[in-house]
Amino acid sequence: MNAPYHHGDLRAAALQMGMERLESQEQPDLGLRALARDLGVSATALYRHFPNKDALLDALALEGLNRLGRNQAEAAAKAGGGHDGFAEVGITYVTWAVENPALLRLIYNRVGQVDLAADDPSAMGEAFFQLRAGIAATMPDEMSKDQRAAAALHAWSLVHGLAMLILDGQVAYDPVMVRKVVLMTDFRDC
Amino acid sequence: MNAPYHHGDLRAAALQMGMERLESQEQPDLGLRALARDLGVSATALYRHFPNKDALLDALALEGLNRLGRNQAEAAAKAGGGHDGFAEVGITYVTWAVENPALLRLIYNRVGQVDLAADDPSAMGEAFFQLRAGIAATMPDEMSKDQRAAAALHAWSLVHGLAMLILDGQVAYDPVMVRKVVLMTDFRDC
DNA sequence: CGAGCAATGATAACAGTGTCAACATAAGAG
DNA sequence: CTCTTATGTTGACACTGTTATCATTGCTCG
Repeated sequence: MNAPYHHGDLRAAALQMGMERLESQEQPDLGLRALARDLGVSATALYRHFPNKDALLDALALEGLNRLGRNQAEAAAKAGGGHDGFAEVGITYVTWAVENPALLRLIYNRVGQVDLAADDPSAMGEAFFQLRAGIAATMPDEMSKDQRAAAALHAWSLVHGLAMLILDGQVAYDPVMVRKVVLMTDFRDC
Repeated sequence: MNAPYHHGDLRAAALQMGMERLESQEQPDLGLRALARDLGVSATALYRHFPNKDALLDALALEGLNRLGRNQAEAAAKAGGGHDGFAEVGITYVTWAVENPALLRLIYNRVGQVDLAADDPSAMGEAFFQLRAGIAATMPDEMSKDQRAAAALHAWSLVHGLAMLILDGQVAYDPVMVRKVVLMTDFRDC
């Protein structure tokens, strides 16, 4: 009884276990066999729920992207628009990245491999669209559409780059420094 | 005679071949065995020149970092300081990243793994220091030391983040857009 | 010049991986 | 109750990085 032939819901268990792994790791190195071992299941059993390893990673990346998106949307709602609003949202992004390094890496690694046109755009594409929207929401209203797009890209690049530099060990994580760096962007005169 | 037992200079050949691979690839996936095969040499021969695969990758990353550093120093010298100077240096960074995606990824992947204190700081540490200096050189002179550091980090984050977003397929590479985004940073009022 | 040693190479093997084919078992539908 | 389908296992294949052992070359020194 302690090891029934059928697991019940292996797919969900695999995703959860994989998520726990990613949360307690620095690098997004997930081994299919190792994961199966931890689940007390044979390696090939996972192939009944995912066509291959990449699909499993994609599913995890999607879940991570949803979490990140919710985190950003929440921060954007709490902090209003404007200069300070953007700072809060940006700091939230960096903080989340520091707290979920493997997951953030996995997200960007995976989404680059996916052919967004071929794959269903409602998956990663939509989630990323929401992330972008969350960032764009803090942009000044008086901007033109093009300016808003450029400003949003600027903002995204800034916080993403800072996060990556921290994750890659290039700069030590220091909340005060993060705030200072993020606040240096002023969109008023663009 | 066409395959002497001793290669002559395998270490250099391996690095050159690896470099060519990285230049014609998108992802920095280098296989030790595959590389040896292309060199017409047995896999374990490489272990006479590198203690392990990571050391080989570190050597390649170091070479890439030197190239990037030279590229940045050159751009910094050509373009003077100030606002426009920074824009040129930043655009150079992004352009180089787009032209050497695997190499840039390798650089940041590897440098994060290295214990900078234990390893000789004259290797990667120094090269990265020069890169940072190249960026900092375009910062306004009238800033305080702390402000300059923050501004340099801001600049580095911005261009690195933009480069990564492009490499990860999140935003299409468009030189005009890059210039616009980079120019949005104005350090005058900090 | 020749002997010996160090540098550099090759082979065989081990543990690990992702993946496939074939087989086994459980669950659910008729 | 039977039969189909979903799910899990075993065994195998082709990879990978790495090590231990053996082979060959080149250099140094007597």
